[in-house]
Amino acid sequence: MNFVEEVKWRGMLHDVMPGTEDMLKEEQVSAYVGIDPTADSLHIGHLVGVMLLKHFQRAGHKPVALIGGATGMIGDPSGKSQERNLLDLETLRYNQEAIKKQLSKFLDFSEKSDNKAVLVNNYDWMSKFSFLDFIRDVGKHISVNYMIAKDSVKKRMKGSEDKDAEGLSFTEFSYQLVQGYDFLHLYKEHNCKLQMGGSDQWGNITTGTELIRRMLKGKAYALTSPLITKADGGKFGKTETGNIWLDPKKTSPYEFYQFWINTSDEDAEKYLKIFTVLDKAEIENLVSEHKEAPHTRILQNKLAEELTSVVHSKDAYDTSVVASKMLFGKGTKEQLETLDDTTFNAVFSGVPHYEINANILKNGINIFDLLSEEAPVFKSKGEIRRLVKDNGISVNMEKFTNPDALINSEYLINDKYLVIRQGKKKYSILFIK
RNA sequence: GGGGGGAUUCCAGAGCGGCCAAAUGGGGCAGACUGUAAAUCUGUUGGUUUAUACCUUCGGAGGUUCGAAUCCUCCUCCCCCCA
Repeated sequence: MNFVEEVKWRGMLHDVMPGTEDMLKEEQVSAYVGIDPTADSLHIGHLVGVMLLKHFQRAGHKPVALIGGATGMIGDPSGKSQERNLLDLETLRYNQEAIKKQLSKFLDFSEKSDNKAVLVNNYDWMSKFSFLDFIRDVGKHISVNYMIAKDSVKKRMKGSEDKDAEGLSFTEFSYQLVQGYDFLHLYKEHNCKLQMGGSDQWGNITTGTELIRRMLKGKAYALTSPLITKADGGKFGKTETGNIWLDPKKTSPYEFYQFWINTSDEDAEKYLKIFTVLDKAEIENLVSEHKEAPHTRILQNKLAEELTSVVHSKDAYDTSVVASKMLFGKGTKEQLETLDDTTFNAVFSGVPHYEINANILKNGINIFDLLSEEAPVFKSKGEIRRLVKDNGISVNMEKFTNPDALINSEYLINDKYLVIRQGKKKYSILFIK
């Protein structure tokens, strides 16, 4: 498999240094992608880089995932990073392990593979480097003129066309040099000749190739991916509730599945190419099938299936499908009553829970008091009134249309809870205590 | 240093003594149509046990008035022009 070709047709190629393709044909090398260990989980924004490594490994080369323990402390001036917090070592190691576990779902780290994936942390070599040694051995080789010519730096300089530019600290300025040194280190230690990343990383990567050329007379390469966009201009990977994480504790498999199911038609094909390993013919097939019968949403279903299965499990995927059918098909009260615990949790884990006193249901309670005072699902009674009038509230999957009706114990599902739905997608659960 | 303009509900932006909880647009929410999409259309968008009612809101503090987002005084912040 030709790695560059592969990445190109998948729409994951923004820029590549001339000669990269030929170099990869000649020998088995390593390539790396940097990941900030700011949390103990990856989110789907990291997935492009991970998939680059995945295809790299599929092409017979060795992928290296670099945890930016050191660089993460400095803060990349590309984009509008703010001041970073220094991670303590314990957290850093913890995050590193958690991230490795997630990466292993995509990459093969097993010893027996002759191109096994490797995880490294630049903290391990940078922390021992003294300032004096660094500026003497590394800084000497790169001129300030070269460094300030980078877009990421130029944009931050006072007097640039960007009037909000606030200048940048020496710390941030030196970021590219530290990242450049990472590349040099991996070049020496792991025969790493290629660094990959988002298109905003181009400047930082080329500082690395430059450093390698000057210090080692070596030749190293760069390859970047376009930043993922959505057809409607929104930011990819974010929902109202925040990031979509790979960690099931942060984003439930059900929510994860739902995220992909909700992809728009315009984006689905693009995402299928980027985030799955399906080959070209297979994807083209799906696209034409989808065009035949758009309402079946083959692309979205496939996307959700592939991603949920890889990141979570086949079981988690199956459960999510059942849960979705239940919530978005014509779910009924009877179906709710027959939900088993696993499915129940899958469906409602990401949903707000409220506790209410069992007594208040004994004599029945009107919906306004119940949903604003007993369980603050809504912020005012007026809002509830409006929604009821507009047919916007369902109790236990049944439209609640009569504002005078009282809710009593008979409404409880399995004597334990009530399911409140606002509109089509927003659920709340009221448990009795 | 001198002169001028402005601060309005989530945002933009009307209103310039009572008919203002405040036009209009955007956004949000809901409904219809659908494919848990897009587009479109409709309703709704401060609070209060259902309201031709009351309460809280128009940068802050006072004042004038039967009555102020609207007039006056002081303060705070923003913008523009001249030096």
